[in-house]
Amino acid sequence: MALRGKTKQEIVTEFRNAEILDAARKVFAKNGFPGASVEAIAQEAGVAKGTLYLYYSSKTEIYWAALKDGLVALCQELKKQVGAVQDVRDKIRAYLTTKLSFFEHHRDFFRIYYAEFGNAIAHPDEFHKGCRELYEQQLRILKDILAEGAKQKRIREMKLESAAFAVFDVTRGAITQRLLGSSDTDMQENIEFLCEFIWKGIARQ
Amino acid sequence: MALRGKTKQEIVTEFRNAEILDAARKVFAKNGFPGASVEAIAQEAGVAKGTLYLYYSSKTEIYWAALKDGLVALCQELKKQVGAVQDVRDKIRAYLTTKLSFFEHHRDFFRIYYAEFGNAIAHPDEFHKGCRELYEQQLRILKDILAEGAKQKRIREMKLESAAFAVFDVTRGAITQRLLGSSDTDMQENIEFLCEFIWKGIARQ
Amino acid sequence: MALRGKTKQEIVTEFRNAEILDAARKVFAKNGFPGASVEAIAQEAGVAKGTLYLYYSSKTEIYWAALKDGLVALCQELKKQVGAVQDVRDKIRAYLTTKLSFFEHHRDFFRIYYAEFGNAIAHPDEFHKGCRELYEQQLRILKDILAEGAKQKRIREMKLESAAFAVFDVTRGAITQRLLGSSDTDMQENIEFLCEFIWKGIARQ
Amino acid sequence: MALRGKTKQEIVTEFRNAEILDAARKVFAKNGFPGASVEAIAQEAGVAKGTLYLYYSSKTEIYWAALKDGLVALCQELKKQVGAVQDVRDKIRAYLTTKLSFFEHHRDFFRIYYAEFGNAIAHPDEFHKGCRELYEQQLRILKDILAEGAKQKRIREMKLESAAFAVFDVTRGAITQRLLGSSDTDMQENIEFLCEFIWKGIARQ
DNA sequence: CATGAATGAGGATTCATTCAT
DNA sequence: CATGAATGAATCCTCATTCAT
Repeated sequence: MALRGKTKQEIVTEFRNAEILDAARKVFAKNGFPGASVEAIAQEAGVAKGTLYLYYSSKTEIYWAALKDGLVALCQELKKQVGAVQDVRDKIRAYLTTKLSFFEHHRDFFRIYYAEFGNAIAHPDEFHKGCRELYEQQLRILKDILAEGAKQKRIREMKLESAAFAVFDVTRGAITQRLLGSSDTDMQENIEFLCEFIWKGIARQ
Repeated sequence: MALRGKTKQEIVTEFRNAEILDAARKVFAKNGFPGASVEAIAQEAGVAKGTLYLYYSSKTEIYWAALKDGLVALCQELKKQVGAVQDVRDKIRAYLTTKLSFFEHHRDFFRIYYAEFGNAIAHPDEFHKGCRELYEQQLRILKDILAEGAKQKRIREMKLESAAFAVFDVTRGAITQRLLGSSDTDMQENIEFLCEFIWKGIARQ
Repeated sequence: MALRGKTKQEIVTEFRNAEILDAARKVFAKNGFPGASVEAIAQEAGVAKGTLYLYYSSKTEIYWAALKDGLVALCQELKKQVGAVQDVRDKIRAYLTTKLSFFEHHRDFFRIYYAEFGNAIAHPDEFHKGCRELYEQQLRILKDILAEGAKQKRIREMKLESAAFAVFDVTRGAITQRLLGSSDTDMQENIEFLCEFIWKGIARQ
Repeated sequence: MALRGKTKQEIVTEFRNAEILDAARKVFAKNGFPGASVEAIAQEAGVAKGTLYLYYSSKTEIYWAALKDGLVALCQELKKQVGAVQDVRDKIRAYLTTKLSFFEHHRDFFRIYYAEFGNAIAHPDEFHKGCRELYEQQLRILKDILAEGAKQKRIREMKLESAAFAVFDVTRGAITQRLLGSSDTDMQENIEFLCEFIWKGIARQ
């Protein structure tokens, strides 16, 4: 029933699209944007090279689509999980848990997600519109949490923006270390430490 | 006098070498590794393409040399500045100040430094020996500071490693934001916030 | 009544066929054979790409069909107009007038017609059978006119074939210049000059 | 002595350049612009593909250079031969002789020379500057001859431009037929007929 | 040591053609 | 009959690397 309105064609198309983006993330993650050959993506996706160009008009476009697609999923999950709890500190924990576990399951995606920030430094303008917006959505989620904490007088006076950045950063760093294998710590323990660290860093008193 | 023992040849060679690495950093930073052409590096360095191959055997080798060279300078500066003060909290501040200001003056280098961590996730093995070591040196500096703080009972019980990572991360994140222009905050203010955040995060009580 | 014997199917087919050839001429004329995409022809003809292959088995075949179709129309018109007058000189004028005005109205066709002669030089063998024949029909029309003139002793002794070529050539050249815009002369005037030039060139005394 | 001022390098370069243009003409002639692969040109020229790009920045540029190079040679030869005789009629004969024999020896070049006029009809704007100018130089040579004839009262009143075009056209047509093998006439005889045809067509009385 | 002309492998993209629907 | 999604061969161009001068 749910598919009412979608032709068989559309379903196939949508499915193939997802396959392509998955393949793209895998290949881009392994070799970086320039090292990734369209041929490799096609093979990974199980379609012919030409087919990719029916869905996206260039390698670059595939890249952004793969990135954006992942970011959208991440943001949705973040909003959902953070919204599911009430307490400010719990929200922070939810944020951490969601991100660490999301990337634990989407390592490929993390690679390109991360690399893109590197590129963003060199070419801020190319930092694709949709991406910048999704990046800022993540910061907004954090700022909203912090603003609530400030309203409740549970966190001290500070530049909320700087604090949001700091939380964002330790989270990203923690994921990096996990994926790099530098940290073999159990994830729960890892999250607890980060929560404590962050909370002490921002709490009133 | 300092040159005693170096032939004129060696001096020229050394000088040219530095020029090449500078040029390499500039070009790699602007275009990334694959976007950087050997031709462009040669031009920037003011030598012919073939000449580069007298100093380095491949583009890749130039890249690692440029990266390592910068990392060495950073580590030296970090050790010097952190070693120049006694108090643990001052050491943390020195660490932050040194890094933020080092990269403020070597933006090109930051670009490749940062990007390399992105790649490191995908290819931990390629993470060049010398580089991994220098990366760990930075962490060691932090761990030593924290260990001293723990010994003085000024910071609470915690996994020092995780804490070191966290400090490392907020620092890197702060630099990123500064270079991305997201943070137009005055550097002093920025540093003070980070110090406070970190210290509260780790301090006893 | 004229349609007696043709099924509705056949009529539709024929009509579609004409549409395809028209579209083909337009597209081939604009971009040349290789620059013309089958997709573009299909779009111009208002059918799907696959449909073209129900009518013709390849892009090349469409090309020859479009060319031959135009040539047939030209030859018919030439025969009709040249046959409509009696005097040799009038026949030459009719030939000129018909050709100049035919291509004035079928510029697209002239482009491929012209280009084909260029290719014919390189690949005389490919110069498609039907096309060579139609090309020779045009020369035959001229030779017949000249033979008649010779019989009437109105034109001097000469190799009729060479003369026919010469008339053919100045005609083609004149059309080219008109379409290139090099000659903004009024067509009547243009025709009169050519008639005079040709006639003097071949007339007895 | 004539080479004084040219380094060995320059000589090699010049020679290679000529080889490339020769190869280009051969390949473009055989397959047309789009059918000609850069690979084929390189092979014909006996150099690597990449080398072509050291001399010309694109396939298109090679094409124009090959065309222009040939046109320059033709124009030079025309000026020389036409200038070598005094009588107006002799000049016309010299024009014909030079062109027919030039293209008899440079069939490859004729192919692309001819084809280009075909394209010029469709894309007058692309008709490369240098080419249009050289094309007009040829017409100018003819117009100058005719103007002189008019001054001497040896040719009748007429639009010199139209006459020049006509001469240009019959010449081109004659070459085409020769190369197509349609005319197996001896060249001298061919030239004599054309001379006669043209002269009668334009002469006074 | 220094040069830069030459090389040729490699990759993104296009498009004629097929075929399942 | 008609469609248009899928295919993959074909092609232009780039650029790391070599080597004769």
